[in-house]
Amino acid sequence: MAPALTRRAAKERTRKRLITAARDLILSGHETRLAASAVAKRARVAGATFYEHFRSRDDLLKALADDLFDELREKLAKSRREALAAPSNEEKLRQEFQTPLDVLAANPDLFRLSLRVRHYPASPLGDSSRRLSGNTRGDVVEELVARGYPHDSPEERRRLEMIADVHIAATEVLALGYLSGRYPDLNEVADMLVLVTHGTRLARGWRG
Amino acid sequence: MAPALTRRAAKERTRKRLITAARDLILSGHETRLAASAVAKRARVAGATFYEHFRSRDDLLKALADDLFDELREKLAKSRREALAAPSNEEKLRQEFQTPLDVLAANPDLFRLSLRVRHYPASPLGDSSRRLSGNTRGDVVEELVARGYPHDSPEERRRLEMIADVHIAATEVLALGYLSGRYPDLNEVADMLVLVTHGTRLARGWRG
DNA sequence: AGTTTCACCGATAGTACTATCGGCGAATGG
DNA sequence: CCATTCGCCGATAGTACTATCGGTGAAACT
Repeated sequence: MAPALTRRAAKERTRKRLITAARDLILSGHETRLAASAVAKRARVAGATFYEHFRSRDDLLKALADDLFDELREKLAKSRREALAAPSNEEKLRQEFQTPLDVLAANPDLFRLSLRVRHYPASPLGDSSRRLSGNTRGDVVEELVARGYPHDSPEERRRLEMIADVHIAATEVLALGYLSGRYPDLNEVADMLVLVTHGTRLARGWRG
Repeated sequence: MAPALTRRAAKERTRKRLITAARDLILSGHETRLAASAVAKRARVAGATFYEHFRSRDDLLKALADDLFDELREKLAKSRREALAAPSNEEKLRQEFQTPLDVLAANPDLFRLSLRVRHYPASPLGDSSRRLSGNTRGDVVEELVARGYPHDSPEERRRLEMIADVHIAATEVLALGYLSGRYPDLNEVADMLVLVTHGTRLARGWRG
């Protein structure tokens, strides 16, 4: 008789169960350490089974971190592509803030996790979150270049990074304020972010 | 014969040794958990002695967190008072960014710690760091009010908080970029932050 | 059918840490 | 000078977790 599940499929299924369990635990925000035993328990497998799928706790964390932050980066990138579809330039600028804001607001657990682990030293989660930050900065710099900001000299490129950092930090802090209930209106938040660009774009005139 | 050290003084000295040891460990950035046993070891006292001075690990963390972040807040507040001494209004604005930047740059370990623990859930360090953030926001809002920003309606006060959040987040992210070597010139950073205010101050004209 | 493979499991050795207990000896106080 | 207090300590019970080992039964292979 044919088996209900091939070994390969069953193992894949268990692995997914473990990753999903880990994901749920870490996104809940209560777990700081994410113990292998807790993951196994939640996935309803024995502790030893965990080590059939991952060499160590850190091995799972690495897989999980890539999983989570690649997902967030993909969502943010998609939202930016959508923003480019806006008709006018002014509207495009606004959408370039509005759509990432929507993504962060729609994924509060993931967003909060990325903030929480960003400064973890020597942790797969920290590494992955910092990689996401670096990538995002690069993406925003590209937007600035597309909007006509000068990027020929190293000084100019450094300034673009500064501007991108400011825009991202402002977006994140206001998104967090929205999630915590302090700023109830995302449109107002987007308006504020557009104003920030009215300041930072004055740096286009700098010499040096 | 008179003792070399009274009991009271000796105990106080041991307590300070423990706090200093904890401080060194947590500021080094390598310790995530700050084990009571590690603190005792570094202070060169027995593990049991730790509990003569603190009821639990969290009790020490609480004392330590207040200690550390009160210190940082005091330094930031002092720097802002100095900034107010600048002659012209334009210079004053710049100094209100320059002096906090100097403080963060001069205390990289403390600054990095405050970022690292800011989003820790249910931890004395996290609580204290968030309290520092809230206080700083309030301080910056006061500066904005002093600079003539409207603050009569709840909407206006909410906008002041948004602006303060943006200014603080921008300051922090660029200070971090300075510390990581990405932005080598603190003056350039301060110039960028002044530009940010040229954007955010446009919100003074908002109605609602 | 008989043999091999392997996904899973229970049990457990090993590690790290928290917090407590009983006792020692020096400071304290009559 | 004697009794008491208390700051410190070594030892250790208790807890939580990591990772491994040998065994079991069903799938895979021949």
